Amino acid sequence: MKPTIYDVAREAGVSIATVSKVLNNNGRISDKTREKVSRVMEELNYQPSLVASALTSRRTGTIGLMIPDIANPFFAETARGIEDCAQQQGGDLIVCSTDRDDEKAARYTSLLLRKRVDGLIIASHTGQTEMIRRLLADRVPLVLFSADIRSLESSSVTVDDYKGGYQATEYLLSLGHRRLGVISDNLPGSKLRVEGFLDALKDAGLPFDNPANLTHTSATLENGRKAAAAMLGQAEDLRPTAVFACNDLLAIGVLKEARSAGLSIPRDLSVVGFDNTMLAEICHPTLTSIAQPLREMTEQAMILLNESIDNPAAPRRKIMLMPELVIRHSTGPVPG
Amino acid sequence: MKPTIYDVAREAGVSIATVSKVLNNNGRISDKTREKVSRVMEELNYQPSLVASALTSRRTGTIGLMIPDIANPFFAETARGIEDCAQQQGGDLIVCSTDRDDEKAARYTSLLLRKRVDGLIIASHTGQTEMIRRLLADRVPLVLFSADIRSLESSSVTVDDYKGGYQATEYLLSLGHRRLGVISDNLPGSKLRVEGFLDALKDAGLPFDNPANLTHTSATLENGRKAAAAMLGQAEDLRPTAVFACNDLLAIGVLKEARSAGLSIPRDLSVVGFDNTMLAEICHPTLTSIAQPLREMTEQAMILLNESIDNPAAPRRKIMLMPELVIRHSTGPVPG
DNA sequence: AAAATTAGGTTAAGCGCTTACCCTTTCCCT
DNA sequence: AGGGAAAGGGTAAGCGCTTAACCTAATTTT
Repeated sequence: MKPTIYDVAREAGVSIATVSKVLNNNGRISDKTREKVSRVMEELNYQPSLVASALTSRRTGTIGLMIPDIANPFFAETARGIEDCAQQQGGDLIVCSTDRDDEKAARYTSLLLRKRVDGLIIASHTGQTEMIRRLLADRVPLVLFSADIRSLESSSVTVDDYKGGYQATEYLLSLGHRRLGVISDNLPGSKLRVEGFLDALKDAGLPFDNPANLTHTSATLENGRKAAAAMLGQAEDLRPTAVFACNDLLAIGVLKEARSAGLSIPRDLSVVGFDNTMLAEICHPTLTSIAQPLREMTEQAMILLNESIDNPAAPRRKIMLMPELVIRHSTGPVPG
Repeated sequence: MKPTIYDVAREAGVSIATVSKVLNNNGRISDKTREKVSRVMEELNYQPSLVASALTSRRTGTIGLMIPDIANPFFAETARGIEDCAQQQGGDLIVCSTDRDDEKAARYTSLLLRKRVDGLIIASHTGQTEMIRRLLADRVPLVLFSADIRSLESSSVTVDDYKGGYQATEYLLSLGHRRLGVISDNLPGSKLRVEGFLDALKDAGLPFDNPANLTHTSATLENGRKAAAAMLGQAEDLRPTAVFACNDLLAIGVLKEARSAGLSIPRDLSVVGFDNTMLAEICHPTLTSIAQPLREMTEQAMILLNESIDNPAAPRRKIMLMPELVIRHSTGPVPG
């Protein structure tokens, strides 16, 4: 059997309280005793049970991360950021891929609560508003990530999606484009991104009068292709010369479709993505994209989460960071 | 406070043992009592503490996954596979990105052991042979994933790396290529992949006489570019017409470098990757790659791990699955 | 030199479950 | 009708820690 605190205590000739104190480095212990106990711990290769300690201290040191899919690079990068923060404070991370399935999300949430995780980070929640409301009512430490729910008094860390959409569009307009297309996915932030897109056009005095140039779909390469195929299949004077996609995967789908339609990028078509995942560097041409300051976001999320953990009754805060346009090779001046 | 099993018992007018029994659906309980208790649990919104239950039952229901980096698509996809298996059996997953840093790996391992995870899956360990040996000696349930340590009697699930390298090379030879390059990364399996590469050449009666065409580096896009730059910078009659890279990221680096050197792919240069991650579909041209049957591998890993968890003294098993060549658009007949 | 601190521990009561074992009833057989 | 088995549930002892409260001896204070 694994040695327990009792074994250490007996071997060192002290009480378990003393052992506990050297373990947690609190209480008053003489150097002599401390060393003695430490030595015994070494000798026995003692690994204190964090589950026992969690039972008494009410801290598990693990946090739960709910995301749509860890295999999606944006969320993988998010997870990495959170993991690093957690690790820095001696904790760890349980990853839960919900596939944007409410039932699965509910099952995972329940599991995490029963495991008594210290807190939850919920990235790109989708339709679990009611569940999240209940969690908040129960004072569960939690922060929404990358997508807020305005109606809820929840902590959250987001990028200014509206601004991102606006920025992307402004940039395309500055390149001379006048007929723009936009492809939205069904993640919460995208609605705002599209609003930013539309407002940028409006502010430039341009009408958005071709509904075929606005597509709503879910974030896969294939859907990006399909959406692009539909837009690019229009008559020459209708089809967009630039497309803003609400995430990189969709944008890359557009790249692919455009190429197989014989278009050259960025000569014939400009494309802007969103998220600035590693994929933007992988594809060809490399993708101009709106970056979320992911590292900063995960750090802030962890800070907010810690606040709630330390004081579940503390007021929740919302943090919104600025997106940044990263220009690569998928955008250029309007043709002709 | 959260309700405990005592609250439920009191409210239902039974003993905590009875509550525990309906919770775990064992023991003999009349339908009437069971329903009564269940109703009370509902009313109180009772969430049984898995940490308390873990303390007595010695099962946490969580497993630890050690990988170099969750932000790397191959490992993200691996994690997703394992997560699904865990979830299916009602458990979950703690993800640990080690950055291939031995000390970090050691810290994480210790943390996982103290958290009393049920078992470990170690993907692409790097240089922690001694640590793993100790874990095995301690009967820690564990399976090595994607890279085995032959000298250790450990369970493992791998792809036949040698075969994969051989297959990739055979294919390139069949396209008429005679001057081949190979770029290896420093993950454990790659050594075997290179061996397969060299043996395929040997078996075809071709010498591998230009050491400049074998590069050893770590797996990043940039390193792929650099390696390619060096190889392609050679005199026309020396430089390879086809390159086998030991992972997709390196391969894509080659693609990029070749393009900026003015080469057209696959007309002037063929490239084969390894792992068949989603990146192979993202890049352009799409990448021919050796696929690891990831889904099957994660399932097998979970089966082996469960075996060890159920019986830590059970003999460990090694499973090796076959890789598969997935042909896309980065490979073609030898030029000229 | 007596009183008050302080240093260095110990005691013991939980934390919220599981489970072996025991105790009543009730049922069934012969 | 009497005895054994089965059904239904309770008792209590842990699991391996943390921590408030307490105790004793040594040190300081005045």
